[in-house]
Amino acid sequence: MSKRGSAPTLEDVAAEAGVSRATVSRVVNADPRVSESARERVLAAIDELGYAPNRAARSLVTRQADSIAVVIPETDARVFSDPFFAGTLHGIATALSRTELQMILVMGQPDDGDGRLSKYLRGGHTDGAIITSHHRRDEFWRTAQAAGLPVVFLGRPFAPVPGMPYIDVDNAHGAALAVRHLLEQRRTRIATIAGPVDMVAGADRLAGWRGELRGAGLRDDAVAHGDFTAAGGRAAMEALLASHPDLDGVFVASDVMAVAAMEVLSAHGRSVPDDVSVVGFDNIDTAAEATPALTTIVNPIAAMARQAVGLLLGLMNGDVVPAAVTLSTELVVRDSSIPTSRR
Amino acid sequence: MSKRGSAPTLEDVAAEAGVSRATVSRVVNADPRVSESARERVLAAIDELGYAPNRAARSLVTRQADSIAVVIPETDARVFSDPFFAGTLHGIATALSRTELQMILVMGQPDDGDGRLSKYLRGGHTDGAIITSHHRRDEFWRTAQAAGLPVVFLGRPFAPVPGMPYIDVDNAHGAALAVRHLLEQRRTRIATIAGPVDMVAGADRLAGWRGELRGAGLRDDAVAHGDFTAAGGRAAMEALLASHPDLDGVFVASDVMAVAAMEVLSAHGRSVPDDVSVVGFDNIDTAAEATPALTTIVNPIAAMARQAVGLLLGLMNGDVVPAAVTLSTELVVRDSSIPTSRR
DNA sequence: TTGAAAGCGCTAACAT
DNA sequence: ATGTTAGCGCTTTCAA
Repeated sequence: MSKRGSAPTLEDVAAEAGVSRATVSRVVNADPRVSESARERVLAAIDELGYAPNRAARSLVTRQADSIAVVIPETDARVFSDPFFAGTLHGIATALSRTELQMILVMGQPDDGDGRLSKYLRGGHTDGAIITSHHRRDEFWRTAQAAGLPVVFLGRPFAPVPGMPYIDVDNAHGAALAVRHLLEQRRTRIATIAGPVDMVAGADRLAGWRGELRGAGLRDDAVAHGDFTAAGGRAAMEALLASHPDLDGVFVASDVMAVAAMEVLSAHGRSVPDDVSVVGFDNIDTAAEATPALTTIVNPIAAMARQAVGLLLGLMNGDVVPAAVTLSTELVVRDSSIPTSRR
Repeated sequence: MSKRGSAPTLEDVAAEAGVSRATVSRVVNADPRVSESARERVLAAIDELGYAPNRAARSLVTRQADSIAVVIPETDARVFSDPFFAGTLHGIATALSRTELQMILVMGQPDDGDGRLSKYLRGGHTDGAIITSHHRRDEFWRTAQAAGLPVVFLGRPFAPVPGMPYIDVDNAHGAALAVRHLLEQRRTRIATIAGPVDMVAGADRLAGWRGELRGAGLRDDAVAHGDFTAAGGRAAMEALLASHPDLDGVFVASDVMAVAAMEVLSAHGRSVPDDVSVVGFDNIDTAAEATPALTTIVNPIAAMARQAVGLLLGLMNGDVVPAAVTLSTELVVRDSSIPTSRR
């Protein structure tokens, strides 16, 4: 019988099984140094009492939180509406489900080392962190570093931090693939809706677009920036249409923005793909369902998430892990890029 | 100076400030019974040492986890792709951001009282729980009840549990509004794509549809069930078209399914809204952006989430809280329901 | 293989 | 106003 009201403790189990607390602890933690008979009695007692270890007490002594933080320095509104984050979180959650680790979502604006976020990272609530959607000015990784917290970047940081590996996708190459495809469609005035300049993915995709265009001897001045949201994509497309009305192809740095851009093009009487070929980036679910179906670059989000978890676990385990892992992209051709005359 | 390696503790701060641990604790917890001079010295020491309280130690003694669980008995794939959950989580996160509470997302298949989920609820990791997407067979609330954990249902449970309040939206009334609107468009063969029968929201919306149709003296046999996913909506629409080819109106129990259903209708050469009027439910962002724009019932998800957090906080605080809160719905008329001839 | 005992960092009586 | 002290439930030496 446990003390009335409160949850059963190790002590209760020990009493019920007629052994010491230490033995119960060993059974719970799968320590082999326990006799078969003792183990059986303890297991029976645990079952009988419905015992569940108190994590706080365990954490206090082991100095482990059994959880990792997923840091996303964006507003929760953004996180919960962007399919990119959905994919990332899904991937991480899936990879984590094989472990005993809890995933703790930490959103919100980054700070200068002393806000909520940094406080949290310092509080010892987690055993590691995956930092994603990293912006140039974000520096809370310093907090993590100072606290000795294992960290993995999901998406290459601006300046790699020694000891903090990153997983990235070959953004520049993906963008180049997109442009090459556009060139193959005989497009000669190719614009881009780039991502934010303060994010590596945005900068890399822009660089890839630029490199490929220059290589083909074409102008690379038709650039508008969006913030990876639909509204941002719409605004950027409007700006592009105003500044470069002769465009016949657009590489958009994210599918969310690309779908929005296609709507703007239609609204302006430009047929996609007959007047303008559009290629997105990410290959989110809605890309295939858009009208017209969106040609895009596959961003292996799930694989990245899995890799990130793998690296973090390695880091937490003291293993030697690679400083960087880069995944490749590929082109998926759908209707939005191929003029009907060329089918 | 703190002990080498480890994070500074209360003890370190106390030594640095020249006071006792208790005084530091009082400062940290904003206890007024501290002299101004002591407070200042402690604050300086905290700043100097970069002290952050160890949550595990605190939890151990206060028996509070400073976090609440958001239980969603669906696969993480589903949770992270359905805008309904996005809205819910966003609402909860927003409401929680005013507090010191952490939100812990607990997903995965429900169990019969002894799986991962129940273990977690019993482990004392949280001070309360919001259970959403409740299915008929889910019974882990029993675990919570046995553990004395405050629980709020986001969405009415099949059988209300005394002491566990619920927030719900008037689903039946919303469905009735939808049907009434369809009747006003002179639709006489009105079908429905209902939600899963094992979820209250599904059952209530079906009942609302049925009641209104019968009231109008129309047949209520054109029913297909979907699981609130796009794929489910597509399949249900196909089934409906096969079994009731004469339908001229459809009330779909969720926008995600409604958008999918409209695609199927188009693919079958049925014009929406000229041949068939469609009304959805939820009013997610994409409803307004669909082609045609989807007429739907506003589901006040954010308000529900806010209410749920409010009730849970009240419960955790020992306040007397209402056993149920029901929010009302309203109709938003867009293009999908009104034949062009009637504009 | 098992148990006794110390202690993780903190809060909360209780004493002063 | 401040300090002293006793645990919270667990893991982990150290002895036996």
